[in-house]
Amino acid sequence: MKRLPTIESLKVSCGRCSLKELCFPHGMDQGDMDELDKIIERNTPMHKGDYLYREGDECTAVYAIRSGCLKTMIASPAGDSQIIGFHLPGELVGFDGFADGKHHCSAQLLETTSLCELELDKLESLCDTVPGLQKQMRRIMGLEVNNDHQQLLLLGKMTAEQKLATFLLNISARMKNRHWKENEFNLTMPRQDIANYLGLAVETVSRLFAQFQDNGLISVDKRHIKILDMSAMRAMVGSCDDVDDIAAS
Amino acid sequence: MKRLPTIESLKVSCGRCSLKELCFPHGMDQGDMDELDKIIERNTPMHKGDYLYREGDECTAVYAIRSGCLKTMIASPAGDSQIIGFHLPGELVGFDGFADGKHHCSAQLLETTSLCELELDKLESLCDTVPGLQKQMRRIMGLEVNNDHQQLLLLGKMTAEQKLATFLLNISARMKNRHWKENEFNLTMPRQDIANYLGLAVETVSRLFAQFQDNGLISVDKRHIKILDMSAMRAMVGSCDDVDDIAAS
DNA sequence: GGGCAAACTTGATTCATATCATATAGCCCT
DNA sequence: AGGGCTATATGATATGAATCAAGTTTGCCC
Repeated sequence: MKRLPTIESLKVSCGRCSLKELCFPHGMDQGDMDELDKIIERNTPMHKGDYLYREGDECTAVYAIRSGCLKTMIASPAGDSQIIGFHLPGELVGFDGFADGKHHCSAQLLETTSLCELELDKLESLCDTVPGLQKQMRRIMGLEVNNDHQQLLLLGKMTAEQKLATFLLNISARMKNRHWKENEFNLTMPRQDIANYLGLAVETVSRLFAQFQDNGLISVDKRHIKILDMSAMRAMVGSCDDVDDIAAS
Repeated sequence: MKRLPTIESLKVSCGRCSLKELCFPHGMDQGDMDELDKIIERNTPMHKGDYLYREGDECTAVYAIRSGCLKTMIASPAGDSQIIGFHLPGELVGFDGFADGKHHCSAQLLETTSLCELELDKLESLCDTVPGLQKQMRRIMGLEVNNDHQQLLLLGKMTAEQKLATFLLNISARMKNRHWKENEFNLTMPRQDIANYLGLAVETVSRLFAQFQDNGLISVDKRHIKILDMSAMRAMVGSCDDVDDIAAS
């Protein structure tokens, strides 16, 4: 159901935003936040299926997610596409356009989503005047790089089981960061998207959900997931539990 | 034995370095280059097998490769590791430490390699004074992000054949950028590393090299590769631009 | 509220690639 | 030159996950 944003929600400043710790976690004081606040455009929500940008589009801004969820993906020469990531509130997207000013992936909304838009030219000049911001940007891009590396490991080395377990633990950790329940959440994406993201077939993902449930690891009701045995899940991925950061922490 | 660098090779400035177009391609004038030059430490070459840094090490610098080759990799909880990338002269490595000041992958040399070291604190203060540099950094990190995304596509969606073809075309393109022959080059890494990087078994890689040779796509002599049919190789990957099949050859 | 497409599940079968098992070729040491 | 590596190749077999093929459920639209 498409709820229109309240005037309240559009008015809230960065300094008051509950997501500020996620967007720009450290080293920004109130003054810095106020500066940042001035250049941010709070757009009205967009809808499920809409594209925030497409591969090849000129990159004019980066976007902070205030609510909702989106996926980023790239097209293969063969015609199909690979999902690169799912992005939750408090995360920034759009860095894929920094190399040459064109987006190299497409970003599509998985549900009604509201965004803060940071225009690149304004952001750049602000980086020149606010000392901490520049470092923040590097930090956030560094996080993205690290996340992508973890995903390379997943795709390159893990079994189907481990992939799904890792995926669920990852979502769980990000929920926890957002002060939501870490062992009960709704997946916003269809099975097909999960499969694509993990380099699996839909049928395999479907079977694995059933299997995990049979083994008492989770309970599944459509897209609503409860994690029942967190440590068994971690054990599945590998002994050392370094299911760390992942989210923009 | 350890060959000491010639005084000549250590003296060359960024402005004169043949790799400057690769390290910092656009938007840096001579003055900017001179500034950059001042903070760079040109280290004596390191040797095959040495680690430039390891996962968990404090990140104190980024490194530009002047000659040689290295690989970056991350360890999986299960104990094995995934190679993230191979890095050639003119490329910068070390961004994996930007998120939290610790390296999240290890960098190991594939052959004797010489490096320029850019200490982070110096680089950061230079970013504050040289306007173009900051944008350069974002550009280079954006490139890394895009490369990683391509690799996700490779691991997630491609067949073994397509993976190896993509790999060879990628190396070829990078050779071309460096003004080396694009259809004849030496691979610096063992088959095992190629396999790991592509998410395959060594035996599969070995078989594919044989197969590609049998089909007249390439000729292989140990690690020396000649690409004989570039367009057939491109067609294999599935590029829509195999229009030049007839023209080339 | 009824029709229909999309999302999801489940089972049977196939296939690409891993694994296992040798074999051969270089290459560094002494 | 000979021993003992490591890297590479190649054949035989096994298997995890894809594909193929129905079903079933869900939810949307008129």
